[in-house]
Amino acid sequence: MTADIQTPARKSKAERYNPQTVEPHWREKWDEANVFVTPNDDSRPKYYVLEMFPYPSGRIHIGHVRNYTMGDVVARYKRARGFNVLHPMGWDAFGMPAENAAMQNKVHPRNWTYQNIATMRGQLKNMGLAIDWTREFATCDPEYYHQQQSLFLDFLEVGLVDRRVARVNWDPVDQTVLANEQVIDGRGWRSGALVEQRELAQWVFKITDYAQELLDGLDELVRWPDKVRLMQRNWIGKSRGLRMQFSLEAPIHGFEAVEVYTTRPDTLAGASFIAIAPEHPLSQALAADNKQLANFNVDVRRTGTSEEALEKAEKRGFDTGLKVKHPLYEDQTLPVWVANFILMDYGTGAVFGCPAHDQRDLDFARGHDLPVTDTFFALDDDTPVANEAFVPAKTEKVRYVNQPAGVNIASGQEGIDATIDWAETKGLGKGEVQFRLRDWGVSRQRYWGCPIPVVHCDTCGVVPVPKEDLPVKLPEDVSFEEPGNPLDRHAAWNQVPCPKCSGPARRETDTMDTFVDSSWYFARFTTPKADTPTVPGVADDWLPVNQYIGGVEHAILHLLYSRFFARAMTKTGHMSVNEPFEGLFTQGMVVHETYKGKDGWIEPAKVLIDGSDEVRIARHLDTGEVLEIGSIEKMSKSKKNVVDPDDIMATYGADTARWFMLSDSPPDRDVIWTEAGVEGAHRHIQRVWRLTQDIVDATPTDFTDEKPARFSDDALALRQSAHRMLDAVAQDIERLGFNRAVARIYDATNAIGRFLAKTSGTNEDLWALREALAFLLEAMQPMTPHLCEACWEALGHADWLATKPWTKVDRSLLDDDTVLLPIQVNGKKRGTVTVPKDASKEDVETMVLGDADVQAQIAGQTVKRIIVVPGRIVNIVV
RNA sequence: GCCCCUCUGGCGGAACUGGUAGACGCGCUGGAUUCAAAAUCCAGUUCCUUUACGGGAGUGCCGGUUCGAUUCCGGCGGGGGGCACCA
Repeated sequence: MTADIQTPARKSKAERYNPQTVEPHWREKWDEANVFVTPNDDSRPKYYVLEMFPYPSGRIHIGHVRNYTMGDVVARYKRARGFNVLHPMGWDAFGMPAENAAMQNKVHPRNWTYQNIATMRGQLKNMGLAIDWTREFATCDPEYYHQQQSLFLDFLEVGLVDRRVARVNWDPVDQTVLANEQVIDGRGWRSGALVEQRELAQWVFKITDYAQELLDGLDELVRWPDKVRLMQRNWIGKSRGLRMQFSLEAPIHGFEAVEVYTTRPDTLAGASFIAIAPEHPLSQALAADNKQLANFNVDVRRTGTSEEALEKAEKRGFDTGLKVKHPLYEDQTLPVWVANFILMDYGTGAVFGCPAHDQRDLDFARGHDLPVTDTFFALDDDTPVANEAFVPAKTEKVRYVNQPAGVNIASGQEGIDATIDWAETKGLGKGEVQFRLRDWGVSRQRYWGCPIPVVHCDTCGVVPVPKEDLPVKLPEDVSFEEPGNPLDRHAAWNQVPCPKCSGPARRETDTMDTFVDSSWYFARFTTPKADTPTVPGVADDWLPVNQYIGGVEHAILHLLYSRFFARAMTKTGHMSVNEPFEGLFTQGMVVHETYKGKDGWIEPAKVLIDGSDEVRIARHLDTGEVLEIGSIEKMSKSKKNVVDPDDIMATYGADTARWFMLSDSPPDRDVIWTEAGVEGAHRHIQRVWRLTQDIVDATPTDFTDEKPARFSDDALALRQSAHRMLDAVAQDIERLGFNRAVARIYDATNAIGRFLAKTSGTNEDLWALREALAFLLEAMQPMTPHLCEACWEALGHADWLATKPWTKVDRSLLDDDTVLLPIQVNGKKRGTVTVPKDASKEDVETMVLGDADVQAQIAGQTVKRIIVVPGRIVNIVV
C-alpha cells in the first residue's frame, strides 16, 4: 500500500552547477585574499600537513590527484579547527628523465624541467588546493642546492660523510652508481638494466652510525603504518651473534685464523666446513698463486647478478685445501672453502657451515660431499637430517646430541644469548651486533643533480669548497651527445684552483643521489628563502610534519633517508627534531580496467562500454571494434589504462574529481577508476547545488534568521541528524576515514532532500533546513571547496567557508533520551524494545520480560539467564 | 624460502574497544514526471523458502572460546605485499 503513495516530485528550477565558471571564480577570490598564505609567527597552534612532492615528469597523473586531495582535506579541515596550517608544494626536480629528454629531444634539462613545472603547477592550481604557493621551490633551484651543499659540508665536518673505494652497483644503461636500496632483483630501479659490480671511489653518508637509533625510533612512530615500520625494521636488520676465530692448522700468507660471525652459535658442534667470500682477503691472497681459484673468484661474481644465477642460486664452492681446528673437538679439523653464497660485506665475510641445521649449508654440503652432523633433535623426533635441515623455532626446545663435556650450548633466543656469554668466558669469541643496513652511497655520475662541493688537489687531497664560494653551480653549456657524465668532459668547469693552495685542482664531478634532495625538503619549506638550510628555531616550531601522505613505494628509501637526515641535521645544529614525520599515511593506487584490441592496448578515453550487467561489451569509440576487457591494473603508459586528470576536470570540474577520489574506497586501498563512479560523484555535486537553490527559493521573503523557540518532531530529527553528521565527519577526517565521511554526507543529503520534499515551509522548518544545509556545506568544504563556497554564498553568507571556523555542534542534540535495544533469544535477534537511555539493568529486564512479543517468544520455556548490556543489547537464554 | 597483510551482496565498501551484519555509493528492477528521452524524484534490491505474515541460512573453509564472534584463538585454502644466498 505505502508504495502507492507518491510524494509529488518537487519541481526544481535550479540551474545546473557549472564548474567551468564557478571553480575559477573562487580560486581567484582565494588567491587575491592570500587565504592560504601561512605566516611563520602566529599565535594559533601549528599543524604541518605534507604530501610527497612530485617529480616534474610533464603532467600530473591521477595518483597525484588522489594524494593531494587527501592532504588538502586535512589542511582545510585543520585550518577550520583553528590551526595555523602549513601546506606547501615543491618539486623533486633533479634526476635522470631530464637528461634522457635532453638526449632525445635536444632540450636542456633545466628548460625541460622548468617547463614541466609550469604545466604541472597550473594543473595543481586547477584542483583548488589550499597550498601556500609563496613557499614553492624546486630542488634544482640553485638557492636550494646551495643549502644542500652547505649541509654536505657540515656533515663532512662532523664525520657523517666519507669517501671510500667500494664495490658498487653499476647501472650500465644509466651509467651511474645505484644504492643497494635502488637495486631491485639485481636490476636498476629506474632503467631495469642488470646491475654490474664495480670498484669506485664513492661518497657515502654514514647512515649506519644511526642504525640502532633508527631502529629504536620506530617504536615511537605510533602514527605510522605497522607495515612500514616493519619494513624498515627488516631493512635495518639487527641481529646479535658471536664473532669467533677458527685457527688454521698452518699459518699462510700471514693468516693464522679465519674469523667468522654466526647468529646460531648453538649449532657450533655440528660445524663441518668453513666458507669464505670470494672477495675475502684470504681468498684473494690464495688466488694470487692459484690460477684456478682466481678464475673461480672472478667467475662467480660475473654470473653473480645474472638472471640465471639469481634463479638457480646454485651453491658453488672451491676447496682451498686449508684446514682449521674445530674449537670444540681438538682432534677434528674443518676444510676451508671459497663459496659464492658468502657476502663480503656482511659479518666477517666468512661463516662456519652447519649443514644439519641450515638449509643453505645443507645444500652446499650435499653438493660437495661434506659431512652432515646432527647437533640436536626435536624432543619427539630423532630422525637424522636428510634433505631438509632441522631449523627449530626460536621458542622450540631441542635435545642435544654429540655435545662434548663441559660445553654449554643452548637453543632458543635465551639459550643463544647464554651460549654467547659462555663462549666469551671460554675465550672462543665475542658477542657482537650486526646490522644489514649499509652506508648510503650518494655519488652519481650524472649532470642533472646537486654538485658535490669538494675539489681534488694533487697536493692537498680532497678539499671542501669554502662555504662562501657556494653554490657550486652546474654549468649551463653542456652536451649530451656522448654517454657518460658531461661534467667530466667540461674542462672549463671542472678545472679550478685548489681552495687551499691555489694550485691546479679538479672539481668533484659526481653529483648527489636525488634521494638526498628529498631527504630534507620538508625542513626547507619552513623557511624556503633563508640563506642557511633552515632557521633552527622556525624549523623546530613547525617540525615534525604532523601528517605526511604518500605512496607506500617510499616505505624504505625516502623515509629512512629522511629519518637519517633529521638526525644528521640535528647533530649539525640545523634543527632539533629526530623524527621528521610524526604521522605517516600511505595511500593506495588508482587502478583501471585494461582494454585490448587487435592492434594492442586501447586507452579508456577511446572505449565505449555497453551491454548488460552480466555481459559488458567494450567497443572502440571510432572503429567500433569489439575489445577484450582485461584485468584491473595500476595505471601505466604501457597498458594505456590511463585517464588524464585534465580531461576529468574539464568535463566534470575539480570538485567531482576530488569527491570521487575520496568516495567508496578506504584511502589506504587501491581505488578503481570507473566512468560510472565519476558520474555518480558528479551527480552528488549537482544535487547539493540543486538543494541549495531549492532551499533558497523556498525561503520566504520575511524569513527571520533568529533561532525558533521550538521545532516540530521532524525538524528536531533533522537538526539532530545534522549535528551528529558534522560531529562524526570531524572524527572521520581526524582518522583519515574519508570514505566514511563521504557516506555520512550522502546520508545527510538524503535527509535534507526528504525533509524539503515534505515540509510545508514554516519558518521553523526553513530554519532547520538552512542549518542542516549549512552543516552539510561545512562538512563538505574540505573535500569540494568550490561548490561549497558557491552554495554558501547563495545562502546569503558574507563570509567564506575557506576561512570559517568549524561550527561547534550542540552536544544536547547528539544523544536521544531513549535507546532502541535489540532483543536476542539464545543469541538470535527476535525483536527490539525502546527504553530510556539511563534505565538500570533491572528496569530493562523488567520491561523486556513484560513485553508481549517477548513473552510470546519465550512462552513455555524457562528463562535461565538474562544478559543486559546497557545501551547495547538484551540476550535471553532459555 | 622467511616475514607481513587481506578475504563481508552483482560491485566498491560500512559495522568505534565481542553486542541489530550489509550503512553509503555504483549497478539493477519497478513506478512517477515527460509527446518521448535525458535529467530528476519515489520504492525495492544478501541468499533460500512463503501469495502474504513469517521461517531458515549467511562475513573464504573447518574447529574452538563466549549468553553472544565479521571482530578473539588454532588449523586449512585463495589473493596481495615486503625481504631474499644476511651466516
